[in-house]
Amino acid sequence: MAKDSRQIESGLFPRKVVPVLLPMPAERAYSYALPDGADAVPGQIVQVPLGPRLVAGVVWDGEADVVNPDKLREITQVFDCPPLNAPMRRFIDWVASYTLSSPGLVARMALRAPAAFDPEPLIEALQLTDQQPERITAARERVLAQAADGLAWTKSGLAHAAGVSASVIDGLREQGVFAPVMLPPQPVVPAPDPDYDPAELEADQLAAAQVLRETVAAGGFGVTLLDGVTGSGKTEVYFEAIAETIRQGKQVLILLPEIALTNAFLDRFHNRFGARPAEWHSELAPRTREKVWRQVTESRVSVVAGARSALFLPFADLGLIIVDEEHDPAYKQEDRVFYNARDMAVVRARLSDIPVVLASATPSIESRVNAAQGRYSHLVLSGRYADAGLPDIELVDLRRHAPARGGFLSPVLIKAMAGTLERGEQSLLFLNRRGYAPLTLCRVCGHRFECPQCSSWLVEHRFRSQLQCHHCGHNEPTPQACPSCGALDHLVACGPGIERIAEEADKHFPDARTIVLSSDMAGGTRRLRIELEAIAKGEADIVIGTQLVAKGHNFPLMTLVGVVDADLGLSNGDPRAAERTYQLLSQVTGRAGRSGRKSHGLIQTFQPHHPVMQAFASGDPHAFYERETDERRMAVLPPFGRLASVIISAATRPEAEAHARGLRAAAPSSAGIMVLGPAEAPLALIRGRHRFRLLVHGARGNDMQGFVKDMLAKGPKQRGSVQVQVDIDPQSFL
DNA sequence: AGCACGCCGACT
DNA sequence: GTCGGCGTGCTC
Repeated sequence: MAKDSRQIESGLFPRKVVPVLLPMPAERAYSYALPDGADAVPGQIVQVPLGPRLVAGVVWDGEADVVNPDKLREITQVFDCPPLNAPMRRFIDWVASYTLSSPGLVARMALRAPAAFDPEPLIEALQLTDQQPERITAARERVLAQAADGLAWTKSGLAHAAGVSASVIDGLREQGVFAPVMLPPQPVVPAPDPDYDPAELEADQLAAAQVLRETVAAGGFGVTLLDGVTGSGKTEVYFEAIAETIRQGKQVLILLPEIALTNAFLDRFHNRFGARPAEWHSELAPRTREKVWRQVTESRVSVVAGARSALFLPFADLGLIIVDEEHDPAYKQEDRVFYNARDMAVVRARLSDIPVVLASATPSIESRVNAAQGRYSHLVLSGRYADAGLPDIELVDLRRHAPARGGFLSPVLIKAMAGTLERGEQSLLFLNRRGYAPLTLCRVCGHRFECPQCSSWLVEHRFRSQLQCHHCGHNEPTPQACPSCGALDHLVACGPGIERIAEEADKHFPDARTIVLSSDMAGGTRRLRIELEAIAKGEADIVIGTQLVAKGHNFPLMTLVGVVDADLGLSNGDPRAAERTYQLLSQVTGRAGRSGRKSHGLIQTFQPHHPVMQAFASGDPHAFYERETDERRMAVLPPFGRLASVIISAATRPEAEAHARGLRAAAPSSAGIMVLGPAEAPLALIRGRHRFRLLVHGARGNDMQGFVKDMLAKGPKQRGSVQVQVDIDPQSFL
């Protein structure tokens, strides 16, 4: 290898210098010297001094920057750990450039297991020798019988199995009856068996599974959208793709929205493969986390089920990625590195040249567009599994079937609940709003309770006697008197929350057993799990819940779902409002009908002619999605000559919204102004190659700062925000 | 990201 | 008089 002439000229001992990516937001890798005799290939994980501390970094590709030799410091340790492979390194660079963050911060997500870079210590075990014990006792007899198989046992394992104390084993070991042997550490999970217990698939499942098996067998990159209504058996279908990948000896990553990563899913996997997948999510105990990370890099774990962060695990030999519930907003990360794990999963699959499956009962607009345009293959499962039928959907026009004064449940819904109760079946009332009432005002002076910190309404929580801000978490006790005019007992609650719906249901059905479920429920997730089990066993007649009940949980006895206010969320300015509403209605009504009994969904709405309501009631979302897609294109990409403005907000949403309002006022013709979070960038770019104006807003104090600095040099500056022309082509990797 | 340095408000 | 807030800058 050629010696660095500058270093020779400067009289320094010539050392090999390598670029090292550090877990911080620097634009480039730093240069470090390799100690004599050490070597490190790209991807190698090393320990280096950085300022006053030691950090772990990754040796990166390319030439190291030439730096002042006085500054150059030496790598302190080359970890005995498999290097990140080339596809992983390209993935890190790609994600950094696409998300406008730095490769170091992205690499940091891949290195989130501090103590995993050293090999797992071997475990000391004991094996029987030819040596006989000096004296035989009953306890020793049992130990010898237990260990007679000749296998190595851990001390505690053997003591436990033989029913003796550890000191018995120690004694035998002293006499040389046992010899210590070092064993590799236990795998975090046993190996899954692809042929353990294959499900019996129905015709269209079978066909879809066959296509997926062939896709896996053929290998190479490809995206498949697996699209099937709730209960159509998507999981069983993609399990077959997983089985095929395991047979090939490759690893599988299953991405799930955090909420779906439940024991129910893990058990289902266990039933099919005879072992659980390794889990990866934020709640993992540090020790387990390190074991999983390490064993993933060593290919000792073959299937990982995880939340979005699992996408950055350094798999040694990844063969398939599944993204379940691909439409779920939980895939978006909106701090530090902004990304949508669903999109980045497609990129990772592309760079690793492997298949990826996106599964959902209600696919996102952009995935539908990609499927319709032939970039993704499309597998549709149309029927519900076994004898489970989808509920009959009926729209309840609230203008014609008005609830009683002060109430929110229409007579139609109340009647349906009464019938359900009589048949001994369960009802679910869904309202996506916590607390008792979203707004409280004084009837005397009109004072409205606002949050002192963020000026949104304070939500009354009557059960806790509190007024809470659902944006910033501020809370205060509910006062007796109006703080503005001092009038006593004239505060009035406006609008419904689930607590108020529970009150109303109690009034109508005082003898029914009612359970209220929301994310802020006292008792936390443990209590929640207990309540969910109780519901499944039929220990409740009426369940009243927020978004939380829409996902994942199965209520086998549920035959009626009432959506209290289906319009909620349709008018909040979110470009995904209609799409989200459709998905939510679909998920929540899908809770009913699992038992095979006839079931119903009653959707209360003031806008029965809204396209979402029509599409949902007709059971044919196709036209609706077509229209949504077109509207979205129009909004984001107006005809040539009218430049679209997309504000990719790196600051708070209200700030970005305010800025957008200002822009609209200044230029009414630019109808295309909309505010999207950075993780939504692909949505803005559905059509592929487009040049548009990107307003990076409020970039102060966050990761876009460097980006903005760069762009400032090139683009014009405009009133407090930075306006730049950029090309982002999300399809260029496909 | 962490950590140091540095300059202005309320308190042991 | 100090302790401590977070703004700014630096790390091969």
